[in-house]
Amino acid sequence: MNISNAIAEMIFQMLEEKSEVEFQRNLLAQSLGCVPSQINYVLSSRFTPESGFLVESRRGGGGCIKITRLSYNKDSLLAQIIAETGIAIDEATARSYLVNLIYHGVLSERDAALILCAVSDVVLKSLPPQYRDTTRAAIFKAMLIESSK
Amino acid sequence: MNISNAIAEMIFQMLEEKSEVEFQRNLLAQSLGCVPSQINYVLSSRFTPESGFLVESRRGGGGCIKITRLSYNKDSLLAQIIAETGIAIDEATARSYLVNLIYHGVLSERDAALILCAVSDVVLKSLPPQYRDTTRAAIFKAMLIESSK
DNA sequence: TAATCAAAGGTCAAAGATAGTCAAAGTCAA
DNA sequence: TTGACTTTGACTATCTTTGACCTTTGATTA
Repeated sequence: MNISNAIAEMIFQMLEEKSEVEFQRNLLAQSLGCVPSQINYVLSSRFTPESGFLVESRRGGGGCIKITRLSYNKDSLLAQIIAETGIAIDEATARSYLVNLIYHGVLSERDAALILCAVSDVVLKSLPPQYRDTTRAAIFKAMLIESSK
Repeated sequence: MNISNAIAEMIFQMLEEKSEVEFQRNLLAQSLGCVPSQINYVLSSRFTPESGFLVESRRGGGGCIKITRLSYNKDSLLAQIIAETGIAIDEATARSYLVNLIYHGVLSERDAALILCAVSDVVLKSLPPQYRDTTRAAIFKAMLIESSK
């Protein structure tokens, strides 16, 4: 396993207990044996708004990073995601939304897996690039609507 | 015996014990004395959806290839339909396959509804005609495989 | 108070680590 | 001889790791 996954794992674990955690970037980096900026890489690649996290920070003496697991109203979350998807979406973003929907109990893992499967790059790679993200968005939205019926 | 068969053999053996194996492409290639891309050749020629396997991968540091042996039987209805779908399928045909699968208890109505939604003309109509049926086939097969997991 | 300093965290681009693609060349059996 | 299958490697795509340099903040000092 790579270090980034380990970092993410550790943060997820901290978030299991409380929906809000705070830590110092340098200390966490040191305890995990990586450079501090790798923490930022992990945050920006895995703790995005799309997956339901809010990341805040303070610099300077006593600075820290605070991560909050956002809670949503089930009904509005779906509507919000459909609205935000717009006419195009990439796989990574769709995947983040799905994880978020599972976490909030809006989608079962099975439904999410089926949806992910239909919007995955692997499946859409035969399309010319200019059609991929728009087709993905169309499928994604249609399936989300269907799944909420 | 040629190298490709040896590679396939090795992977089959790993899959005897568990229905899911993960390995690094470069390491496997090295241990078998072939170039890495030959692993891809073997995967695409022998571990296809039609023969009941699902292949996933991650690039970058800590990257790997994961192969899942699917639980459906080689001469099951699902396998037949996946094989018959080929590289293109129209909506009407996909729909009738789905009805058939529901009838035989292979798919739940819900799964079928989700699949139909992803392969419907309404969703794919924004694509130039020449891409519709091929994209539909790719999505259709992938979702059928996923639904049988 | 204003200037300075140290202690955080942030940004970004280069290098590293994997895997994927594709086309050319090789092999072999019908 | 031809066509299907195999082997190879150059090039590409994606994700991760690292480090140099930048910005912000609070405390201290002139």
